Amino acid sequence: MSMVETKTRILDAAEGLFARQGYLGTSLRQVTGEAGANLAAVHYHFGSKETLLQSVLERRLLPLGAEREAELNRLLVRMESGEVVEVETVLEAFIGPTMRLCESSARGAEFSLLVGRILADPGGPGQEMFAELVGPNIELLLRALQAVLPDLDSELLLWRVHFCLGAMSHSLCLGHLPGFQGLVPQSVDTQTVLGRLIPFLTSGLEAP
Amino acid sequence: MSMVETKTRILDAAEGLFARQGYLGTSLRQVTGEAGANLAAVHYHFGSKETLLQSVLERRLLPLGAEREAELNRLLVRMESGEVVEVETVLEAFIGPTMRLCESSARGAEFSLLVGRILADPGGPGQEMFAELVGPNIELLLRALQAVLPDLDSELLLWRVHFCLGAMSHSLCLGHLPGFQGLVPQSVDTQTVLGRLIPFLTSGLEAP
DNA sequence: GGGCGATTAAAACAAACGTTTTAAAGACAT
DNA sequence: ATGTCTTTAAAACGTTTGTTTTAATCGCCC
Repeated sequence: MSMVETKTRILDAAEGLFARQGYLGTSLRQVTGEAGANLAAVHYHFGSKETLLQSVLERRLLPLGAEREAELNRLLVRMESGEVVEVETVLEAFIGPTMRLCESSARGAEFSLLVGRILADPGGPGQEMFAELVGPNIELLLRALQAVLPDLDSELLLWRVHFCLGAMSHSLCLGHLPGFQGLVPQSVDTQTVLGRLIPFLTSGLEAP
Repeated sequence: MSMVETKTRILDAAEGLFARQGYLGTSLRQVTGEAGANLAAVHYHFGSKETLLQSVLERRLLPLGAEREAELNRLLVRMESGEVVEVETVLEAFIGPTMRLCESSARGAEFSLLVGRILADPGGPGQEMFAELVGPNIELLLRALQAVLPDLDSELLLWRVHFCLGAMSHSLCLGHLPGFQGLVPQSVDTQTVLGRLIPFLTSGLEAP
């Protein structure tokens, strides 16, 4: 029996393969091959391919979401007691946990690619799961930003938050875009991404 | 024989299905079913599924790319003769053709969803095709923006252009994100998108 | 009408897929 | 050692897939 449990090995393999190849582009035989597990083990531990995807997403997004929620709630509390909070502080609270995940391991960075895939796959198996897991975070972000930018129309704010999500999601995929040879920045470590993304988004959100 | 050629019917069907379900999520039998054509007709006219995707992309991106090139080149000429051009004018030259495509038909709008999918699918069959077709446009955009923002570090500009691409791509998918009930803006007509996206991106690009 | 190339139709092929079935092995407690 | 539950293994199942094969139909020209 390996040090790492079969279940975890399957999750790790699935996460990586779903991220690199997409959900439909990944067969369970590929997952089990990489995990050194048996096909029936997937069904024993997870029941179905789709439930495996759910588990892959929850494993990352539940703790990430909790972290974001905690950070954003702290900011809301501070604002309620009269403290002035900057847009970029709110953005960091939302984006920071994702960046730290990317930084913590290559696997974490790969997960962001899976998120990008899911965002671009309406009607696909991951999107409703994702919306359910991340929706509350987005709502909290909207509330926090609205508090910081009280004069900004709420519909426009919603639009701008989506622009932010798009920019963020795409930038986290940049390290994985070999098709864009020569049109991809050299350095794609997460600190660099954050250092460039936040000012861009801050200015965008504060635009007249 | 129908008014519309078999080949075109297949292209139309494939475009819509690839956009709505993804390349891998769409079988050729689905395509032929919607096109009212026979399976062998796909191979007769296109050779393979992957070549069909290539044709779907070229059908839209070649004219779109030519239009963008013409508009961006006109701007470059004007700048070379000393005229002052704004960031937002350059952005409109790049984004405008896409928006007009979306506006021209529901099918055009759906195509943008296919683009979003491709951007999020590194290593997938569409991305290299896309990069080849759109890469030159992006290079031209970079040149035009660099001319307008001469003090902006070129690496940072490249990053910001990618943020723009991400924001644009995601926003064009918004009409297709049923999973985000309640977190999607009500009105998603292209004029609205453009009216909100351009100021956001302009400010982001001009950020300190 | 016949000939020829273009185009479509339908069946077949080989492989791949997620799920199911059956049984064996492993782990733990008595 | 035995019993029981958990976990893994391997084969099988039924369906789907892109591609190929064979033949018929269509369209055009002489």
